[in-house]
This record gives sequence, C-alpha cells and structure tokens, in this order.
Amino acid sequence: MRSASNDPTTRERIRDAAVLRFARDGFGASVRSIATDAGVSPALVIHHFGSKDELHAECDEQVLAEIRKAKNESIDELAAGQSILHRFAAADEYAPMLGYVLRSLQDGGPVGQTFIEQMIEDAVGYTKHGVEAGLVKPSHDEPARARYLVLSALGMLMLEITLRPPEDPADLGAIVREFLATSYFPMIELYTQGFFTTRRMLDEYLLYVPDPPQDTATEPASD
Amino acid sequence: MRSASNDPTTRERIRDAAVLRFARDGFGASVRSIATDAGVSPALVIHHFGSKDELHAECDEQVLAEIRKAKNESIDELAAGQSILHRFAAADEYAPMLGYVLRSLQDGGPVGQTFIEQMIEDAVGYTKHGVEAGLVKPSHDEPARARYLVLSALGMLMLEITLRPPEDPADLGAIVREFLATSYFPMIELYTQGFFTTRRMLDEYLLYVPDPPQDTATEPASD
DNA sequence: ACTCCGGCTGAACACGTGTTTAGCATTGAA
DNA sequence: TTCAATGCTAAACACGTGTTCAGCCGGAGT
Repeated sequence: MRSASNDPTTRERIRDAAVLRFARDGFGASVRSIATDAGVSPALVIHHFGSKDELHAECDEQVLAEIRKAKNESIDELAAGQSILHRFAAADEYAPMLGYVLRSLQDGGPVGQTFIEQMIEDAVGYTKHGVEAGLVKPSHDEPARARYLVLSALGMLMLEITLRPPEDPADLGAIVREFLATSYFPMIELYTQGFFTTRRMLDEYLLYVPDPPQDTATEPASD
Repeated sequence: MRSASNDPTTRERIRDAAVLRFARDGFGASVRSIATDAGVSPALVIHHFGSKDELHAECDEQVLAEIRKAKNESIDELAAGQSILHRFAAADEYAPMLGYVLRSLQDGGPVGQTFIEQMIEDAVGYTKHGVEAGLVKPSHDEPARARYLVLSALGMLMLEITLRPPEDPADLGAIVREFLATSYFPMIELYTQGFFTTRRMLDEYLLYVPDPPQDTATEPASD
C-alpha cells in the first residue's frame, strides 16, 4: 500500500521534531538540526514536506490543532474564567506548544495571530460573564477592553521571555508560572483599585469623544 | 594626521546607515546591504569596525546616546509625566531610533534592556509624583507596579508592531501614535475605574502574602 | 528466486553570509 | 620625482543554508 496519507511513523516524527526545534530555537532552526533530532537525513525532510516553508506551515496546523484539543479537554476550567495561558502553564507537557506559540508571536506568524484572536474572543466571553455576575465592571467599549487586556498580558509575557530567555526551553512552563506569579499582585491591585484617584481624564475623554468607537478604534489622533 | 579616532565622515556614515538598516530589517540585515546604503564596499565596513558584532555594539551605543540626548532636550515635557515613548512618537525624526529600540527589544539586546530599565525607573518617579500630588493611588508595591505598567505598555506595542508590521518603516511614528490613540481609552478606563467590582481578590492576596516584597518582586512561587 | 518499488541516504549544488587578502588610487611629504 | 601611507575596493575564501539527484537497501509481489 502506498498509504498515501497515513504512514504515521516517520513523517510525523519529523513534524514533531520540527515543532520542538522551532519552539526551542525559533523558525531559523536549520533543516539539518530537525533531521538530526528525528534521526533522519535532511533530504528526507524535504522529500516528505517539499520545502522548509511547507514544513513550517504543517507545524502551524499541528500546533493549532493541539491548542483546540487542549481547549476542549479543559473546557470546564476555562469556563471558570481561567485563560488558556494558565492552562498551558499548569503542566510542563504544554511547554513545547507554548514555546511554539511565543515564537510564532515573535515572528508575526499565523499561529500567533489566530492565537491572539482566539484569546481576545475568549476574553470577551469571560468579561461578559463577569459583568453579568456582577464581578466585573462594565466597559464603554468591551471589545477594546478585551483586546487591551489580552495584548498587554501577552505582550508583557513575550517581553519578559525575550529579555530573559530560559536556558533550557523545557523550563518554559516554570517561567510562565513565575511570570504569572510576579505579575499577579500589581495586576490584581490595578484591576481592583485602578490607578487614578479621579475620573477626570476618563470623563474628559468621554466628553471629547462622546461615542466610543464600535468596530474600529484605529483612528489616529489627527495631527 | 592619522586622525586615529575622529575622521567623522565615512565611518559615521556607515554607522548611521547601519542603525537605519537594523531598525528597518532587524539585526539580521546583511553587511552588504549596509555597505550599499552607505555607498561603500562591504570590506570597508569590516575594515572600520572589525566585525559585524562590533558594528552592532557601536550602533547600540550610538542609539543609547541619542536617547539620552532626546531625554535631556525634552526634559520639561517628560517632567510633566509624558513618557519618552510619547516623545518619540511625537516627531517622525525619531522613527529610526524608535525602530531600533523595538528591534532591540525583540532581540533581547542590551539597548532594549537598558531602555526598559530606564523607563521603569522613570515610571517610578512619575507615579511617586502622582501619588504625592494626590492624582494617583498609592500601591503596596510601587516598583512592581511601575514595572508592570511599563512592561505591559511596551510589550503591547511590540506585539502590535510584530503582528502588523508597517509597510514603510518610516511610518513607525504614525503607527505608534495610532497605537497610543487606540489604547488610550481602555487604558484610561481601566486606570480610572479598575476592572473588578469587589476588593475580594486583592484582600485575599494581601492576607495570603501579608508583606509584599520591597525590592525584588521576582520571587518565584516556590518551585 | 527474481523483480520491482518506495522509503531513504550521501554527496553535491547553488546561494547568501561574514570576513580576508592583495592591491589600486589618491594624497601628502621629502 | 619618488616614496610612503592611507582610504578604499574587487575578488576570493570558508562556511552554513535549503534543496536536488543518483542510487542504495530492504521488503513485498509474482
């Protein structure tokens, strides 16, 4: 049999090795290093995937599928308001996936983009629940707030990891946990009591722009 | 004269071209492209700087010096609580410097590190003034808050630019202005009214960790 | 037993990189 | 004029990259 699509062993082993190497070293990792990890010749990698770019694309799909799976499996916890980030950080088995996502974030790749979009979408849901339950204050622009919260948290994590990269990428889970731990206090404090003592700046803004944008908030402040 | 250290023309032209190219294309930019920009042969670049790494280091110094200069020149505005980021975004002439800093942030390079450290240091000062003036609520851990505010803002900007890179890097100033504009509302809202309706989570944390760290907030949560 | 065939490899190719080297050209001094 | 030195370059080198190609090897089919 040609087993045109489901010879599960070698091809998948290469793909998995690639995901790991990409997560560890970024997408500049060489085909040769991936081949070595998979115990295979560089030529075979190309033979199976056609090119490095196609291998990259297939890794993207694989990781996105794994994320979907992880989300479905922990849907109960996620419903409680925990983000997928906590879920990833909870178990070290997710470290490669997390590393891959962060690399993709640094690269501006499609995995990073859709990951962020999904997180924003989820955040909209969480805040909606929170508001309805009376735990979260309503916002004049919920999508903008959700987007702000996600981007600031994820960007901060990305920055932290870029500035102090882990010696062993397997420790990524631990690093994210440490990050969540150290960010927790200032975040909770800010979320609880705010930063300013007066409503002046907010009210002035609401006066100046009486109707907060609904779809795109991307109007530059003229000049 | 040998003019051992102060032939200002060619060498500086190469350095400036390098800063620009690094800002545009990242530090992977080739020596050849820099040489072409400077109207010079690749060999001369090496002849003047010894190696690409040393050129990179010299560009770092140059940019840090420019940042110091820009800070000193606009010290009045900065004292009013505006961050250096606003200053950079205000005029397009700073776009290369800004681009260089962001690249260095992506790379985890020393420019990014000291830039962040400086911003955090400044933020500590700003918030201190704000608290004394009664405009800003005090925090149980001021350094942690300052660090949180800077990292979240800068990380967010970095993420935005990575995910939607400018077609023409000269537009960086405009992009940052747009970013500041769109982040402004959710940020002000969060800073004004907070996020949670109750103090429960904060109080629980303060109960659990009665004495917030004073110098370093980077203690991992045990293992 | 023979053939065929497909997974697989070693060796090479083409290319881009940072860097080196030999030497050109221009300039200033003796 | 001659010499030396300096700023600079063309060409090459060494190396790492993705990719290709001819062919090996082992197992299944007849």
